[in-house]
Amino acid sequence: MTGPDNLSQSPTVNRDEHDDSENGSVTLAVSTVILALRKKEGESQSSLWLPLVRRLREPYKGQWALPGGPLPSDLSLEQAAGSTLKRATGLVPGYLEQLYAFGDVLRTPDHHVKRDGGPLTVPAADEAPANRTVSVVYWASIPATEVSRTRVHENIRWFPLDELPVLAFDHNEIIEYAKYRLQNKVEYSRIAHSFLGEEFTLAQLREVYEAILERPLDPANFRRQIAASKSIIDTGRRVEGTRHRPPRLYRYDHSQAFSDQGPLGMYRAAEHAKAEGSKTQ
Amino acid sequence: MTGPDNLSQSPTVNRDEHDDSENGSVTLAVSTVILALRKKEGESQSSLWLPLVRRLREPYKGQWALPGGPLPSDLSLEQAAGSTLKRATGLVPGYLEQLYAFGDVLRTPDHHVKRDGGPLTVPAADEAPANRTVSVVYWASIPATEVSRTRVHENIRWFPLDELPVLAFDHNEIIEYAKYRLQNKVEYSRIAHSFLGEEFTLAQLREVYEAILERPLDPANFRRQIAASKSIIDTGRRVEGTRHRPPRLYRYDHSQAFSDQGPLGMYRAAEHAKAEGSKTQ
DNA sequence: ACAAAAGTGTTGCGCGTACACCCATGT
DNA sequence: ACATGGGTGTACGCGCAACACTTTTGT
Repeated sequence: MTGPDNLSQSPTVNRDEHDDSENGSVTLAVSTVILALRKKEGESQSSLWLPLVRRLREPYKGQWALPGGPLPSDLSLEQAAGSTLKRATGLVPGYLEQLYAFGDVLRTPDHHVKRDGGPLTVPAADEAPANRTVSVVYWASIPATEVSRTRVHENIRWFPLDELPVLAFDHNEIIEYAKYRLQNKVEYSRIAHSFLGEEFTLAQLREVYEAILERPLDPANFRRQIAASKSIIDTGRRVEGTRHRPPRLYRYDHSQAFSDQGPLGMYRAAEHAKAEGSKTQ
Repeated sequence: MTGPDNLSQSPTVNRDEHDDSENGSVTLAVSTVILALRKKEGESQSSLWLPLVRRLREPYKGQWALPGGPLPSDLSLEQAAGSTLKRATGLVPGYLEQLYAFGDVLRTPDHHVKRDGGPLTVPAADEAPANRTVSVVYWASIPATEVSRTRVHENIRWFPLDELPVLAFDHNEIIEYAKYRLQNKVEYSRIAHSFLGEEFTLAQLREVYEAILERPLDPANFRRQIAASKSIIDTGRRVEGTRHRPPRLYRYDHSQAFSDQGPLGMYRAAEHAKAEGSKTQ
């Protein structure tokens, strides 16, 4: 299948990641899917919402898109995502993680306009796009306590995840993937806490799970699962003023490890331990 | 925490991913962690190996590094990873998936030289690196049937994953993360098959799992687990010439869905179904 | 007293693990 | 016949889902 003539290409073997040659017109951008829990008008159950930014330029002028921008050369990818987040919402995230790097040639606006519904095809070499963009996309969660403080801006609006308009670029698919990843992650990790404030009741935590997984959970079994994971600590205090038995208040146990946060997990875990004064591993 | 003066920065809100301004000297590269099963000299058990490329330039001249190079402007990230793979090994991968986008400012060679073992620190604004590189890293598996046909090249060498030298850049950490991701994935997905050829025995498949997970598995239970997953089909034929009961030959059932392959999973699944003539969903 | 949600107890099922045991082949 | 790995049967334990039941508050 691969003949010996491959050896004739061997000069390219040693082109490495710090070689600038042939690095055409590729732009590197960072966008963020910012997720938070909110209630829709008149509903009692929370659901996932996210802020979008209206585009003021072509292409896709006037349509909504994920907040983002080109990578500043003095920031890491994650720092850039965090700065985007701050610009778009003014809020502090509870969690931030890389989602995926999108780099299909077809993402460029030209091709999007051209193919209008037709099948996906690999572009011929001679029609290489002039304006190629690779986006590294992050996703973030916003604690419910922060959400109310969202800054208001004419060109920024929050949408329910299940009532999105048609967005610019491939942003609908990206958000769909973010939701998929979050649904997976919530089952084996402990991100759910990052959608809440410092203290919360079990019912509130369960509501986070239910909003993300889009199905009701048994309160009794949920309680035991969370207890078994040892991820929360009883503060001893309770919420009063409800018209039923007052629920306990818990807080997240930061001393417990978090599981996969990408390759930098260990560094961050170490920083956490330092900040908390308790060390793991 | 974030005052109202944030609004004064609002002009930046609408900088989007197709805005070229302020996109300094950031280079975009694609590298690939290429994994295959091999036996070490004199051992009967297989283990994970990968090919590395010797650097012919500074920085890290003479040291080993992941195969890769700058992203050609006419290729998608995945295509670039595949082309790297072909250049480095001449072989066809069984599986290819995005691992992570590495974009820390500290990855640049200058900073690596500077910090020699010291604590990680964020660089001051005035010492922004001149040569910033973001790497999108993929990982690939090579079927055992292909491995023997590896092309020989002076500056390419295969190493056992657990006997790596000190590599260029942060490539040791990247490979460690690839291994971690593979170990996770092998438990809930069906990638293991991609390390084998079209037909294989259960013992061979089990050997893949054992090499990846680095622990022995019970043959009896392994058989039932795989059978329950319905991922393989009995070809009816057997391997003869062994000095014991002849094992059945199986092949992978491509008609079954694969689970998470990143956001493009659905597209690829659709292509697969088309190629196989059987459709799911 | 009653509603409503907090919180506990109990049971059954499925799955992974451990391990005893039989099967088929080459030497 | 016997060694060797292929392949089957069985039993235990844990974790999860279902759901009945008790507790504690406000009205």
